[in-house]
Amino acid sequence: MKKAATIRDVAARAGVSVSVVSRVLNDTGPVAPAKRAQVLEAIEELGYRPKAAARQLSQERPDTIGLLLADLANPFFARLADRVVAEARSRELQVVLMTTQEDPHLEEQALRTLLDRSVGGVIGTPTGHNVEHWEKLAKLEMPVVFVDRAIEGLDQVDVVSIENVESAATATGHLLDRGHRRIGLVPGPLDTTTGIERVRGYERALAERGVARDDRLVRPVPFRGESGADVMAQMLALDEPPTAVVVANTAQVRVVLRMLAQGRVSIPDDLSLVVFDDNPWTDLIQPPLTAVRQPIDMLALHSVDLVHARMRQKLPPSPRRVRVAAEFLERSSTAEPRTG
Amino acid sequence: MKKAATIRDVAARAGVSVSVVSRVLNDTGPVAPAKRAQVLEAIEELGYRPKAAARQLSQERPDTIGLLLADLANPFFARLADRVVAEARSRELQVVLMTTQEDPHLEEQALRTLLDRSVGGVIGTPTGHNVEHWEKLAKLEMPVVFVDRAIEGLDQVDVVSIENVESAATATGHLLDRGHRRIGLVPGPLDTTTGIERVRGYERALAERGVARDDRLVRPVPFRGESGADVMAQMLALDEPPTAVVVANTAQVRVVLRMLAQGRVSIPDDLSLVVFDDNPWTDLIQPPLTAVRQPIDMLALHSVDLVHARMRQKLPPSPRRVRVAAEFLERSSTAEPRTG
DNA sequence: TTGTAGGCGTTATCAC
DNA sequence: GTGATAACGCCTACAA
Repeated sequence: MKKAATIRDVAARAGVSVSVVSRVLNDTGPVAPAKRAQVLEAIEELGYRPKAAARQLSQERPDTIGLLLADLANPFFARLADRVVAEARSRELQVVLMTTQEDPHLEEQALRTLLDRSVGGVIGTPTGHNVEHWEKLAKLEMPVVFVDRAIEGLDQVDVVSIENVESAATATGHLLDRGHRRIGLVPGPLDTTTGIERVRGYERALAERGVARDDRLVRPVPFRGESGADVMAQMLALDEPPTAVVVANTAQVRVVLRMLAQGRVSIPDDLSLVVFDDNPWTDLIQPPLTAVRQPIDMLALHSVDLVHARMRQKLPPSPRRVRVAAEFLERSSTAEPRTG
Repeated sequence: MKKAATIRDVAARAGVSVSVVSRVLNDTGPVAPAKRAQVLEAIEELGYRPKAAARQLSQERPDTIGLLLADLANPFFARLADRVVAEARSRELQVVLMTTQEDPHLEEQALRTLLDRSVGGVIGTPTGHNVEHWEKLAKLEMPVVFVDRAIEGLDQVDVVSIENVESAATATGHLLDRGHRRIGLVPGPLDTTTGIERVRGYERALAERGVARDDRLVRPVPFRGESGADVMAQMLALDEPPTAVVVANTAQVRVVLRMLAQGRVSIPDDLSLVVFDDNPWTDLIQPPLTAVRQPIDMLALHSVDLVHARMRQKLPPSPRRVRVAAEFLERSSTAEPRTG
């Protein structure tokens, strides 16, 4: 009951050669029905399972993808992982999971590991650093798909994300249409396309309505830490504080909410709020939050589709950019600004 | 720029034999300082990375663990995954992630895959079914660690969990001490030790205070679906409805809250509430919830420690049961029962 | 201290 | 249809 059976054991048991066994296993050539039956039986009796490592060694690409996410404590990435795993399974792909914790150093470590070709492709949310390492991966002909965010200027990889510009414009426009003129924006860091594009959408909405942009109201903050609270406090302390804020950094939503609660800022009376990403609890709190919902299953579906296709070289080499629409959910955290 | 360098390329480049390269790589034998330097240089220049599959094939155990969780959409498991990945990295272990979605069939599929020995050990939250498959894994000498929950009667595997009996007793006792006498309990399914033990703790607390148990107030529900809402409704519709409820099924907390909100049940005025697991949003809602906080990092730490030690056969064969204490957090969802 | 050679478990290529 | 046999890339006796 110690060492597992090998293909040779099966062959011996079934009275055939290893090639026959291999053929019934992979359906890769003709086998006499009778022998096939014997082989199948032997496999069953021995509880034989082909060893993944051996298969990889002789074959082409591993049937495994690397999933390099920022941080599973963020429900957005957690749900993304959940869907990626599900999509991968339906394609008989394994998923090895790694996290960067938004730390470039950890990301580098992970990328280095990925270089050992234990995976046939990678889906990741880059920190925005380590550009050379990502490039090296791509150069090695390792399929790479960025999901949710990308690195500006790194063009040889596929990207799957929501329509960030559109979504931010919609969110901002919603507030403008309700009469807000001073609108704060708290995006993620600008190392990453997500932050950049959401700022762009915000600016577009302002421009379309002829509202001037005030630099003090656009405050990018890192994903990690609590600085979302600080910048909120700073904005609210301005001579002319914003009457509405778009929190376009999913990792900072909780921090911001907590700060507002502590500061006894009433929503939407004192401040209207739109947040990016619709968490499972977004409708449990008071008031339920107006949110941009990212279609996580679509993001997962396209990401896995892309790596999978590339792993089987089913795609022309030119990089793909898939953008899916996000949904704007109006709930109760936005209202007209208080007059006076 | 196509095919990656092999150990032989490095050897050639450095003017040494493969064994020397292997030795500097794994620090498994003596190497002349001069040659070592040449090898290192060659590795650098060629961007050489040993291929994981080949290494596994010749060596014994893969440096990879399987993590088979219920469902990453549940923040508890998501955070658990996050910590497991972190602990694994610090031990240079890879993590392949799979989910059961609480579906025995998916679990079986995953277990079957695990049988291909692509992993050296498994950490999992079993659905409660597929006992034979889990046993088969263990028989194959694959280290298996159940985390959070276990299967009663399956004794050859390690288990890491919180003190479920204690925690449930504390939660129930807290309510009893505040004067509640009719206390509802909504545990998970009884296929799993988590459900069983929490019921036991609940009963113990009642017994200690000489309060009779009412079967109608103990309503196990599956992790999936929305039945938590139904049983809540049923309990509240009793002639003598409970004045307090312990939701000991992390997956049903949200469902229950939503139902109570819709039913305009005021907490804690109409009903006191204690929930299992302290989610990141537990203190954002109104009122902040009294909760049993599971020390997720400890669960992760011990789980990874155990598989890792077993993979290196550092442990006597007898199964380990690690239980860590959970923390009871009193917040504002519990009060004395309304008199009259 | 170093190099040679055999083995790990599959798949794939060919003769038969 | 079938069965040897050579890869695949690395590790590790064992010999030098």
